[in-house]
Amino acid sequence: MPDMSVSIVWFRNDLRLSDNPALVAAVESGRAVLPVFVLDEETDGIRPRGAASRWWLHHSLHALDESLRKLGSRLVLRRGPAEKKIADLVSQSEAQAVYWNRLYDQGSRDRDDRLKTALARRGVTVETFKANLLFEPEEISTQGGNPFKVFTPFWRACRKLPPPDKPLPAPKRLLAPDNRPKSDALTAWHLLPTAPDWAGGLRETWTPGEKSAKAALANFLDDTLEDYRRTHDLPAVEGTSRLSPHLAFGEISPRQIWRAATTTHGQSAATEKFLSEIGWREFSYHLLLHFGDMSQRSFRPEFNAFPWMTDRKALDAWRHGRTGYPIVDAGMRELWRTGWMHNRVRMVTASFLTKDLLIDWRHGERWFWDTLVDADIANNATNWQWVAGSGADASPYFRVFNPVLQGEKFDPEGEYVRRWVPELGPLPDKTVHKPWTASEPPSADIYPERAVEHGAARDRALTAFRSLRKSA
DNA sequence: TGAAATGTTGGGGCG
DNA sequence: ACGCCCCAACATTTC
Repeated sequence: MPDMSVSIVWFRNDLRLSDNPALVAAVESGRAVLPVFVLDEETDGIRPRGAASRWWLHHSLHALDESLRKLGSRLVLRRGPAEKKIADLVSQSEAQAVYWNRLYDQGSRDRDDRLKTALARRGVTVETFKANLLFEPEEISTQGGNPFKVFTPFWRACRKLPPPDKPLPAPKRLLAPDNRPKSDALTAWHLLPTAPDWAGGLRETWTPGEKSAKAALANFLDDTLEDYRRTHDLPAVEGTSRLSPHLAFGEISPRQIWRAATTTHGQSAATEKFLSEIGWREFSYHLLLHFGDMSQRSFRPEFNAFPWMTDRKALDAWRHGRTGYPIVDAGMRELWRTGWMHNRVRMVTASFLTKDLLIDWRHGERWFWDTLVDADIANNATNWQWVAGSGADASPYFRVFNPVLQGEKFDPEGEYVRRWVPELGPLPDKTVHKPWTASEPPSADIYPERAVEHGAARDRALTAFRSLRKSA
């Protein structure tokens, strides 16, 4: 029997020490604190992380462990079904309590409920906390008591609630248990790619971890937010916060972002615009919780009958940035290289896949899930369905992005497309978004011909989407 | 967080 | 001076 009683803090998508309610509760329990992370790739209904996310996870866990070490603690790593692994750790450490911050996907909720019940039966205290959302889905409903299906009224209702609480400070010190249960070695999880090591672009672009997340937020508020409304849509400019991977892993909380933005920039139009992007994230989780797995099933059932095309070659060209449309190819190559793509370009590439190529949005969703460092179960599905037109409050079916016009409008000098598609370099600005019209177009072995002609592809898409409306 | 087609307006060239 | 046409610019409708 250990001398000291123990509280377990189970870290999941909240890899931070500040504004972490579960961690604070463990500290305030007065017991020794055992921080745990479980790599759960086995529980049914829980989607395993993609390759880029695994890369990020490795580094984020490493950073979290380093921070814990400074507080006199260490992170315990276990791999396997979390229900079993947490229960084992409770036994091994004779813990009296387990604390965690809530997740919202159905698989995680089911698992957490089962675990909570099992632990309660053993007399172990379990407490769970709101940490990853500003407003939890059950806090928000329409007048009629139903979940919102449209963003604007949803966000208006959120804004009528009292503003989010002040973020919690990080603990100054953690009391370590007498006997720390043994931990897996992080490297033994093989989260990093080796053969081949394709993570070079990720390393050049990102520094995972809570400290880096805070620096990114501070930079954004100091240098970028002021001009957010002018530059957030320009992919050549660093006009967005680039906080998405930090937020996806919970290295920073939406509450910290909210608080920092409003205290430094007040209620300005720029703040409002930026916070509404956080609002879209909240809305995505609201939909996920109320309507189930949006990454597999179209929100609008009539889309089950949609005549998607099967075209391996076109899908492959899209994935690897060889569609012949510069803005699409630049985006897909930025994604492949850095694990991230500018939001404006995400919309353009997604529209191209679903409307120009008529390929099922699920293929796009899956590719983004695997390649994005910010892959988020709710955001990814909601936004894909928004573009495809199958979602709640979705873009109407006839809204088809023209990749040439989008390029000319948001990348007028072609800086972005030349950065990611260097073979377009010599083309003048006038034709860089439509190289096939240039006086000297690049030869097909330098830059591919267009996979489809947009005008015809648009007509084909409108016909296909109209057929859906008739049959519905 | 769209684009294209269609409609309207008004200035300027021209007989 | 005037009417006519053309067409760019802008507005509205449609997909």
